[in-house]
Amino acid sequence: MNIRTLCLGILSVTEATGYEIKKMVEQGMFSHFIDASYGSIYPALTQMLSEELLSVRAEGQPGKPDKKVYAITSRGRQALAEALHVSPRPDKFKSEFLFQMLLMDLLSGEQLAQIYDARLSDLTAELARIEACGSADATDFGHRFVNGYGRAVVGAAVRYLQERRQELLNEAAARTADAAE
Amino acid sequence: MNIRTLCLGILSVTEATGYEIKKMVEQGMFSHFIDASYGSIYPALTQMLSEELLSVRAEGQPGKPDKKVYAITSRGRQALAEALHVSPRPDKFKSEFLFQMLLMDLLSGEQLAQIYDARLSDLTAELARIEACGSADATDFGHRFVNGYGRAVVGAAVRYLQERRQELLNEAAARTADAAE
DNA sequence: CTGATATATATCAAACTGATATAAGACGTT
DNA sequence: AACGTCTTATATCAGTTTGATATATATCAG
Repeated sequence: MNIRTLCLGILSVTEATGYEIKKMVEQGMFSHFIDASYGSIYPALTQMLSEELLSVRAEGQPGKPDKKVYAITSRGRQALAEALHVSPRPDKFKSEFLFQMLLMDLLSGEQLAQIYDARLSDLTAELARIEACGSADATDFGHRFVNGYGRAVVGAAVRYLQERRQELLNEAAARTADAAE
Repeated sequence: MNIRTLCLGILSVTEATGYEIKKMVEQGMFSHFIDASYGSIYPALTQMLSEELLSVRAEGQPGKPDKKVYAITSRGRQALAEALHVSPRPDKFKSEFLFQMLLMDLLSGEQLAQIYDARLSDLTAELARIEACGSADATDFGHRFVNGYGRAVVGAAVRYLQERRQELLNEAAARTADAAE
């Protein structure tokens, strides 16, 4: 699945500008499992417009430059359906945090604690965001399902980090003491 | 964190060829939270060799082409320590599966079931691999920590998918029935 | 003895990121 | 009222990374 399909998918739910799509994938609903930059969104929209998978409505705002609101066309819906036929690629999880944890021997105790707590606070914030956007509108089944998945997985990560915090910091302290001997 | 740091980190644990590094990030220990392709690994190794962060030992195998076994140098260890000073970037999770679940209205019941079960079986297999590699050597604390994280998170995902399977397929069937009316 | 799979290095077009440029309104603050 | 910063909005681009492919040898199953 590429950025094109991603944009089609979002625009199948609601019309939006490139800027709004970017906001959705970095703050909204989609932010927890989708990524896309301006550098990929804008070219994709322009391209799909020329292929008539999308239409634009230039919303003129006095003084400001025009806002280009994109909407999916029937040909776009067809293309989306086709793209959704193919099996999704396996999920991808990238964690520099876990990599550093694996190499924790190379970190000082303070560094370790700082990194750990930063990650824990990030995850807690993410869980809160997921829970907030879940209670807001629980109408759509797909929405509820994805929201529940997020709660389950991120919740498990938060709990794990909370439970292990003391043990980890003790271990790091013990290691420092060993090194001092 | 870039591919260079990743290679340094792996080589700080054990010397390896580019091919072996690739295997580790796609099958071994690191596979669950790291990604790297040949197209990034080989150039990184060559580059770091020229900067003397690494050394090579050409292991001549009669008949076969030489095997280039890379090892980290003391300058490499320094560079790694510096790279590990900076805070890790936030974890990234990409899921085409969840995206499709969000748009499940556009999928047929069979497609949905097929995608769902494929994902569930992938996740189950991943959990099994994590559990297998955890019991093997539980010496290093960092290793145990990361392994436990994997169990917690992937385990939560597997349980969620298993619990919701029937409900989801019922919902899809109900939706199809509605459409038929 | 044929096809599939594994070891091993390498390259490259295409895709994508992350940063930056541009421009205008809003909003706070000193 | 001037200043900085933030938000909205579009756009570009160097640099990184992916995913696929080429090359060559060895091994193993049927």
